[in-house]
Amino acid sequence: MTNVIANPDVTRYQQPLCSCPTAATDPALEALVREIIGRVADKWTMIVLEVLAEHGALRFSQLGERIAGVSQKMLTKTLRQMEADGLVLRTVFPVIPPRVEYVLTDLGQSLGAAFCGVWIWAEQNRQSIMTARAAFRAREAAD
Amino acid sequence: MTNVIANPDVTRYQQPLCSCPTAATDPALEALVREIIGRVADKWTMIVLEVLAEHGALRFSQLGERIAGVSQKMLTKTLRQMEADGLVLRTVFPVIPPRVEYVLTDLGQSLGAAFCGVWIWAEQNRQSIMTARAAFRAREAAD
DNA sequence: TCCATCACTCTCCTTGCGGTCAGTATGGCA
DNA sequence: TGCCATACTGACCGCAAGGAGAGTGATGGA
Repeated sequence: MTNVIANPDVTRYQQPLCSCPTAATDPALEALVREIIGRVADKWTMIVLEVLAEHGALRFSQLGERIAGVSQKMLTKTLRQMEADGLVLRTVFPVIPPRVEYVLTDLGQSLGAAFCGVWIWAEQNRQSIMTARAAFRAREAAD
Repeated sequence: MTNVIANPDVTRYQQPLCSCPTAATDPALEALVREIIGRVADKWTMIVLEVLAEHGALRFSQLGERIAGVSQKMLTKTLRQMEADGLVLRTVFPVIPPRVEYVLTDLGQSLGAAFCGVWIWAEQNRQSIMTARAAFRAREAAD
């Protein structure tokens, strides 16, 4: 790690990022939050969350139909991950051909609701971001 | 795309994910939200957001000191990205050796605040997730 | 007998992320 | 005459994410 800037003995986490008082005080929680955000933010988890919130219980293939572009591999992986985190409930009906249903748990629903704030932010600041991007492109084009 | 499940002519986005009324109605907005969440959720952006929210204006090397494990390359890249999106303001002082300062813009600050809800969710549901993970591991260990 | 169904699972294989390290420009200082 | 500091940039390289496509297993229906 020669190029990595050495991390001195800093006293961090003094002021929280936002108004949530305890969020930034505990490094372990911070790691969890980052992990969860990273997980939820991935390409498919959020879409699954959305589709399930919208439709209620869905089978594997129904989810696949409603999520454009997922490969079966990624859909399986995403759902397993969400199941492991307690975000979805997976119900296997022992019939042939197999039938598996997925529903959001309360935890999954509440996560969707929590991301609401970010949706609203994005919606409200959409124009600002577009403008900033255009300005940045203009600046770098002008070297 | 043989393995990808075909996306039929579904009428989607009828019910929003949460209480935000217009969030899920516009595919373009949805893409933007996903992009932004994905961007913020990446390994470094959120930490930069946090550190800058905490310390105010910081120089490149000061940021590097306060963010354990960043390579210069990734710090540069992250900051450029955030600058392009209008989240940070980059000020170059034409002195030698060079001096560059980074501050959060209002947009950057508000994004941090928006993610507050997710932090709170994570904090509140930390135990549920831990429990769910343990239960899942137990289930799959029992095959 | 053969095929379709469903929900995976497995094996490639490519792409891109991110880390390491080396280089660059410029002027003050020893 | 070197050397150092600062904020990068660029080449190289390894690894892991993720897509393509095929295989699987049990059974009901033609």
